[in-house]
Amino acid sequence: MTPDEAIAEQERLRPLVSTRTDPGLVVRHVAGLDVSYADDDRLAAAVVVLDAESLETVDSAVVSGKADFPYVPGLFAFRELPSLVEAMKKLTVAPDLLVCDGQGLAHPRRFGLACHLGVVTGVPSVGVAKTPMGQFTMPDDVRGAHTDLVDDGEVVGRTLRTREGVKPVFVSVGHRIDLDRACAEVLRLCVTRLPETTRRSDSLGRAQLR
DNA sequence: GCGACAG
DNA sequence: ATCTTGTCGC
Repeated sequence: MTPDEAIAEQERLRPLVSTRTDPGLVVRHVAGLDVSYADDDRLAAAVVVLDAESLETVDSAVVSGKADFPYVPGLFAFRELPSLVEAMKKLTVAPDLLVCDGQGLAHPRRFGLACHLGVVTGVPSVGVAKTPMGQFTMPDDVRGAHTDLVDDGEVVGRTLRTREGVKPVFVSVGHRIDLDRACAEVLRLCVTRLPETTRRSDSLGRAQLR
């Protein structure tokens, strides 16, 4: 897979993204996905499913793999998606929403990791990134405060203060969910700056690396 | 040509 | 992503 082929793949799948939330969507089980890297090209893809209400872990899976695609901004999904999909296949509990570590529509071609994973699995998804991909004004320092994330003149996501006194996170729609709902779901997963889904999948992944 | 550029 | 304990501040 060359970078050009990867870009063509994104443009081919992009039209399949939906920004609509199914009227009857009930998010009971939320999955967090993340990939950790070793010094060489070894990696560990982890997915943890939480009960959205109690935030208790109800299922998890992790797979070891090799990074066969370099990290290229804009093509991030081609590095992590294969292993993440493998990890998801090992789950026993089917998640109602995927919380990805990275961007969704806040991407140069409007098809970040969250969109890609959502389209490939068909499961609603949202991207939560730690660094922005676009312009924004800082939201108030109050949990829940938010501002638009703009790129090339269009709103591609939202900054979200998940906790007072910390930098905001950057939320963007992945697939089959609207921005308001995406932010609401992310906020209820946050006890500290990052969603519990992200924190737990992150620790599971790096533990697997040892 | 130069700077930016998720993890 | 990764290198990493204690420490400053609310």
